[in-house]
Amino acid sequence: MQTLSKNQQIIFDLIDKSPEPMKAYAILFNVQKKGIKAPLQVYRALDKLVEIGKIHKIESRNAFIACQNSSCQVSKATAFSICEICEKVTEISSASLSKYLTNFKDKDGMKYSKYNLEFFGLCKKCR
Amino acid sequence: MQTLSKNQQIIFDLIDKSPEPMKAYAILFNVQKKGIKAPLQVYRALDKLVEIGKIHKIESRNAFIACQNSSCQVSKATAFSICEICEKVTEISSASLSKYLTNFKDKDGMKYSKYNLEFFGLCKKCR
DNA sequence: AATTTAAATGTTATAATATAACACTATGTA
DNA sequence: TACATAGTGTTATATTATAACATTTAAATT
Ligand SMILES: [Zn+2]
Ligand SMILES: [Zn+2]
Ligand SMILES: [Zn+2]
Ligand SMILES: [Zn+2]
Repeated sequence: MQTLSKNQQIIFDLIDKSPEPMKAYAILFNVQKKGIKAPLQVYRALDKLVEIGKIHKIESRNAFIACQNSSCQVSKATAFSICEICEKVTEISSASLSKYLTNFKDKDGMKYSKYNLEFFGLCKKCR
Repeated sequence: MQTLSKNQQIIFDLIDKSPEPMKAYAILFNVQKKGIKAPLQVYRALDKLVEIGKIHKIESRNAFIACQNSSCQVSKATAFSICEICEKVTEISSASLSKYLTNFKDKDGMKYSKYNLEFFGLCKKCR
């Protein structure tokens, strides 16, 4: 449990209470009243928060979401479900999935140190 | 087997013969001598090529790679290995992996219509 | 406590990635 | 031919992300 710096805490709190993934410039807009004025201040905090696993980047959306999986200390194995209509994103926490992927070896016997998986479909509400 | 338009064919050929994923503006630079002058011309061709599964986007790299998997007509189930040192990208073609992921259901019983998986590690050469 | 080191901050400028809007052209099909 | 659909060309602009540099804060080491 790492203690966050001022900017990191402000930005984490915002993302954490957002019901949906947030984009960097939406974050910037929201924290300007707290004195964070420049994109770089946002991106630096985001980089650190991703590094320590407090948030994850949804690559297909260029957006950031708080880790919903308390056991996910380091972001080396991430999986998300994304609704293609309402854009709701949920972090998937499935022991069997993570076991399967963590142990996955390709034809060369290459073992990977990290993965990111994004599933797309329609959420309950949108079906 | 869809026939490609002029711009689509030019851009596909370039990506297909590239040993590594290509970024949109690198593509633009390379096809300017063939009369494709604007980013939008590139992005439109890329969109179509992705849609029909001739190429895939490597989301974590904002780069495009030709489909290396002849059976992958429609890009609904993609998996890649990415070397974090040399940035070599390989499309993974594993029947068991695709079976596992295609049948994966989350806790809500939600079934997905599409997924993208990116593995990170070190390739043979870089270890 | 003083020194040193690493991490974080503030700021300006700019690079890289991607789309909007509109006019026009080619192609297929009824 | 008339109509619909897909593709093109062009200019402008939006969005996402990093470079470079000066300064400050926090943490570790002596
Ligand atoms: Zn997580
Ligand atoms: Zn939905
Ligand atoms: Zn493929
Ligand atoms: Zn490598």
